[in-house]
Amino acid sequence: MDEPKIRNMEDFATVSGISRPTVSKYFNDPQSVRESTRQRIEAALEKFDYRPNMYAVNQNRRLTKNVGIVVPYLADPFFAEIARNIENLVIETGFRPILLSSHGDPQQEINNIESLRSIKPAGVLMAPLGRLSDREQIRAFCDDVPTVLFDNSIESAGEAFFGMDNEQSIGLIVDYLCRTGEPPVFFEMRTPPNPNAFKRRNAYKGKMERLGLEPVMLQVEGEGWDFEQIGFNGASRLISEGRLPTNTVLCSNDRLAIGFLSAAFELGRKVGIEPDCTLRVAGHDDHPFSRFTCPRLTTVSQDYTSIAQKSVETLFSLIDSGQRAPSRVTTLFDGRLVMRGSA
Amino acid sequence: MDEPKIRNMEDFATVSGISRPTVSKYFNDPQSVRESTRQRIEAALEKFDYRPNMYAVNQNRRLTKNVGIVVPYLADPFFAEIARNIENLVIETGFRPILLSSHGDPQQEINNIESLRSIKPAGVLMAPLGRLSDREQIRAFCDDVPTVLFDNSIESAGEAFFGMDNEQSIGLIVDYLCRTGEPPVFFEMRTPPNPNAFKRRNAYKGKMERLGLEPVMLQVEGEGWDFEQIGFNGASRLISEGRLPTNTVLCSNDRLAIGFLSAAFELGRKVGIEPDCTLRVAGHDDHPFSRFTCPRLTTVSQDYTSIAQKSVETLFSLIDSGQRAPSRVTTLFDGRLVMRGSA
DNA sequence: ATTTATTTTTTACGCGCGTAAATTTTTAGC
DNA sequence: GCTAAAAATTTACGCGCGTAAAAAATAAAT
Repeated sequence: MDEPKIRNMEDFATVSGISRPTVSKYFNDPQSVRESTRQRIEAALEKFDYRPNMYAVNQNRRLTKNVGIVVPYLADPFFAEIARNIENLVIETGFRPILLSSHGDPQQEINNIESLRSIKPAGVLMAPLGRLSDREQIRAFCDDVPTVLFDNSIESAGEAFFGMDNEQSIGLIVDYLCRTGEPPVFFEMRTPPNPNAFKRRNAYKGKMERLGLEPVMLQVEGEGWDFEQIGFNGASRLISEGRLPTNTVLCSNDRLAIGFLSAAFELGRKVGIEPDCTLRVAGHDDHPFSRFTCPRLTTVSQDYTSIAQKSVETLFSLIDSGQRAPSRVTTLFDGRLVMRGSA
Repeated sequence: MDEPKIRNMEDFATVSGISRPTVSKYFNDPQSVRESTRQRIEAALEKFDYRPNMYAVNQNRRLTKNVGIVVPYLADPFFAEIARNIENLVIETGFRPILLSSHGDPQQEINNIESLRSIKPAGVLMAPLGRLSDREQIRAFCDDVPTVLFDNSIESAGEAFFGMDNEQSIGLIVDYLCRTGEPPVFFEMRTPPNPNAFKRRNAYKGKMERLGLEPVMLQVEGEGWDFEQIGFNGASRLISEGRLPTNTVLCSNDRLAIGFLSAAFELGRKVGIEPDCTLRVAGHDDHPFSRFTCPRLTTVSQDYTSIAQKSVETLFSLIDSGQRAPSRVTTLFDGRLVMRGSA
């Protein structure tokens, strides 16, 4: 097509008729050059399709235009959704998102932050694994790179934390369940990987006590992130052995509830609020699939749009200011009751 | 801790007592230096925690140690799972995976491959969006970068393609359904985003005709990747309007089936193979959630472990050889019947 | 101990770009 | 048309590393 092969910015500057420093200026901020100059560059850009070598560009920059996003488990649609939201917001701002999943593995999480270090990101948005996280390593990382945590917090790590208010949300659904039927028992993993689970456990306990009711925990065995299976196994045993003390079950999260509902169905227990039902099941999170369970799952929705939005906003205000946050702010969003058929 | 601040390889070479070129050699391949030298470097590495500036390293390399992974929709647990598999395999090989999702958007897909270009990856593993993909752009990209396609193919693009044999898998489940009850109707989107859907449609049609049966398509409206919702809406209408011509439904994929089952449950239609059931529903893919539907979904499993493995193997044999594939090979894996309660 | 093969060191250059300083050109204001 | 301000150009240096070539040091083998 076009005669000269463009190998670098020098070549491109020549064919566009502009000096290299000005072209460099253009690529760093197109608005920083005169209108007429911009047009000439962009005209050349159409003809020759040159793009700066990103490695050379970033070599001398203390910070790049990269933003890291770390989630604990990407195969969980909840995190996939929130990652998608965050990714788009980061792109809108003109930065390049680098999405990393820890796959539920603490070692992977360390690898991910190591990997991010070498990328020299302008900032990082991170949802830590939680219980299994190497807190010290994460704190050290947060000291070096402006980091906003979300979903679950690590004490005194990161510039800010955005999550949901488990006290509020659990209170909300416990209230609802008590108001409309028997008080709920709490169905959860005995050793959950996610610290939010502990907060919810305590929130349930506190709320029940405040209501003058006795909290009952049903703690099932299981490790890892295969929550549906763990919920299914646990519920199968509880139901078939008749060890359910009430007809109302509040699950620590929707994925456990999905397993629970599946087990209940298998065992012929009719779940729901219809007169012929013998069991009520509620979840927590408003997981993308919770509207397609049988029956459809009553739950508390996490406001992940707000979590994503606020996390990104906060990170970029830090990046723009070039400073660190004067103090670590924790922001908790309220859950919203989502009434469907299961409770 | 340690006095001298290590700013670059020069500094590190000094403190480790080795010359910079040798240190450079070590980082490119630790096995390429003498045992005693390696130990001295690694001893220094423990003390001083230096890592090469990846931007400087890659600046002059024609190819980096990066491998791109592009999936059409990461919020779909099926792709999340296959991405997870591929990521791990890539890491094992000592390369750095760069995971990108097109979020169901053709423009994003283009952005992703543009983004990959500037990273100069050694190779790319890509599952194209399919119907909406800009085939020309993808072909152009595949010409420049060694690329292996998976999940769905784009004619004459990429060095190889790995996917599943829809003819075989649909044949398998149609056979099963016909053998055990009424022949199935085919439930699908009228305009699916994924070309595999067309292959399955044709496979169903062909198989039914070969069995001397009349194929019946139930095509529901809907755009995008919100398959469960689309399946739910479509099934709700079909069931409530009594437009289901048989009692057996084969869904084009599991996510549609999940929506279908949810709708059937809502409308009080009992699904399964028990005597009191009035509907059988089967899916396709063995989606991670299909074992927790109510009833549990009978389906055909995609062998995504093999797809991931073979795709990665093929890409790395290309990368290692430094050559392009002599001819484009298409490999299709058989599906396996997964009998559960729904059909 | 000598020869030979292997590895390391020394020296030096280049990659593609950011960026600073001084100079020249263009634009805007009157 | 003149002046001041804004923008572009010229020139030059540095970043952190890869890598080539020649010299020196080390290891292995006789």
